[in-house]
Amino acid sequence: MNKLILNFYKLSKNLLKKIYNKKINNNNIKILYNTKFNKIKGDITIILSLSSILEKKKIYKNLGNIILKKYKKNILKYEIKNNYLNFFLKDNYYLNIINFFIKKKININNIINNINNNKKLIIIDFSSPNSNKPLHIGHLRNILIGNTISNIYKKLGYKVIKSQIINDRGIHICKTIISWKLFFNGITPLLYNNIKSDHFVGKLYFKFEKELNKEIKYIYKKYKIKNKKDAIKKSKLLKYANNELIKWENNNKKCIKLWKKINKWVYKGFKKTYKKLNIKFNEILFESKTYIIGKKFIKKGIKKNIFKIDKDKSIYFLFIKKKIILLRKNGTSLYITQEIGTLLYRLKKYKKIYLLIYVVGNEQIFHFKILFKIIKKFNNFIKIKNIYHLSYNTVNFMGKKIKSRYKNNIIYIDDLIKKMNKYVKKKIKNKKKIKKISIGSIKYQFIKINPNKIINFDFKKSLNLKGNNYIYIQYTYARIYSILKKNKIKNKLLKKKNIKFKNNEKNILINIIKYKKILKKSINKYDPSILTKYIYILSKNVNNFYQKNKILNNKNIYIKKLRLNICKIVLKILYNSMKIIDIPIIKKI
RNA sequence: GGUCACGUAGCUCAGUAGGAUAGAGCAACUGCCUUCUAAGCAGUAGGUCACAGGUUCAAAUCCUGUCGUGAUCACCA
Repeated sequence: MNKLILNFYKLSKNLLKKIYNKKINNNNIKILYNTKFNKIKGDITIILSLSSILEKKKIYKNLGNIILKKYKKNILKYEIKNNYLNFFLKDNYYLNIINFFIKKKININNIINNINNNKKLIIIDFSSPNSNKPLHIGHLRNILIGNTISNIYKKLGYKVIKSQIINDRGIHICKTIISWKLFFNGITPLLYNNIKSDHFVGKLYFKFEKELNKEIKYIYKKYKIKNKKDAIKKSKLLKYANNELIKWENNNKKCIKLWKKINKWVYKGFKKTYKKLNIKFNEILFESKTYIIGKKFIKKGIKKNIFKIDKDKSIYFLFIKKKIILLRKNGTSLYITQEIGTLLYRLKKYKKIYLLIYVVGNEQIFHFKILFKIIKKFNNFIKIKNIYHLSYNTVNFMGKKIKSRYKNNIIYIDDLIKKMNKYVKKKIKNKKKIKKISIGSIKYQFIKINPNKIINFDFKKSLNLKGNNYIYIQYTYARIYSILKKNKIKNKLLKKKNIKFKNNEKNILINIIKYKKILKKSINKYDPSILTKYIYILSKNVNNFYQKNKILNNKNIYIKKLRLNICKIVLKILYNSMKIIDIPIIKKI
């Protein structure tokens, strides 16, 4: 359908070539659809970037004539206003848009039709939780961005692996183990008020942090130390945890057994939360397995003199004159060790990866810079061209940053869902749909914001369901669905008749042909909010159209058919988009 | 201090990969259900696009500088 626009480009290019006798970029030509149909702008505008205005007017006239001659069927006239060449389309053009969709059986997959991509493998690494506490709203943003981007790639025909790596090893887990031993020995989630098992583990972890803080305050007093780093060195609790880590890496049986027990509790909880969100992964990796690959690799790096051994026997990588520690002096590994290991594991498993995306918060930009730098150093060995860190900004709570690692002021996803359910229950009559509406609303609210922006999470505001929100999209869907249910139509081409399209119909049709472009833009910019903004605008167009026009009750059978077809196309696009964002689709609301 | 984001209406955010008179939602006010779902539609009011330069036919958008907010700068993951 964008053929017309493409041909406009070609014709403009050819003309400019003739005149200037040199190569012309697409940048010099801009072609726009106008969605506000005012009498000056027309339907399609061509803008040429040429310095001389006098010259431009001549060229516009020339180009206008050429295009008008060639597309008499579609174009009524052209006008030159200021710097713009405006074309006024015949209604026939809009009818063609509908017929184009009917020809493709109003099947969105036929319209997107991207066979070229089907051998390109995209791996999207998202969520990546630590196994020491439940998933919180920071994870939620991560998960929703990752999942939506994955689904768009899928829709565009790529092979997609949704991958999750669970950070199930490291000092944080050992802190949890110690906490259980010291403060909760013998207690299970069941014995602890039958609390959701991952929440129980979260309690263990934060108990450790609380006790550690107490101890450090005590150390300040006792040894008259002011520096936190020095105080930490004297902490007995941390010593315990560190010893536990060494035990763990040495495969100590007792330690591993307890570790497995606690992890099991966490995974059981994760599973339930993912189920509520309807998130499924194609692959789950565990840091406890991949870190060994990383460790081995680091030894290779020492041989190649890319990594170096420090005086205290820790191993580091020099990055902007800074020593980046890869292995501690006691030989235990770090986050980056695991990251390298996981990458190597994936390369071995999949062989040809077209693009690897890490969805990880923006606080880790530095970390990924290092990782990518290391990969570049090993370009003979690590063969991956496209690797990208999709970073997103923080989720603040009531104006404050959530420091999830240190303080117990996190909003867990489970609790958010509970609160939303309660709120929706008050507002909505149909009680069967509460869960769907509340999940849909939560998801939509997180996705609709550009990943680079901070989300200021506030229950009062977030629970508001008016405006650009899930319910609005859902309501639009249900409205059209009910019409089409009452009058089903076949995919039959519409005959040409002298019918004037209304602006609200034109608006929908112009937006409809942008759909593929929107999907592509969303992944090119790694921004799922582009898609939500699109379906919001489309929904607005549709509601306006619905309220101002008679569809089923129209006496003119031809117009009735035409409008029903518009409804059908919109319904399919909304359906597809909602599936991509993965918000529930309710036929009746 | 270095690096990276962000700064648009009272609030929350858009701004179509530089284009015409700056766009929505919330909150406020005014209309519209005898008519296909009013969880909707239409309208009023609200703006020095942080500030200052530069690039050009054209800048909220690109470049430079300043200010403000946040993140980060390693033996936490």
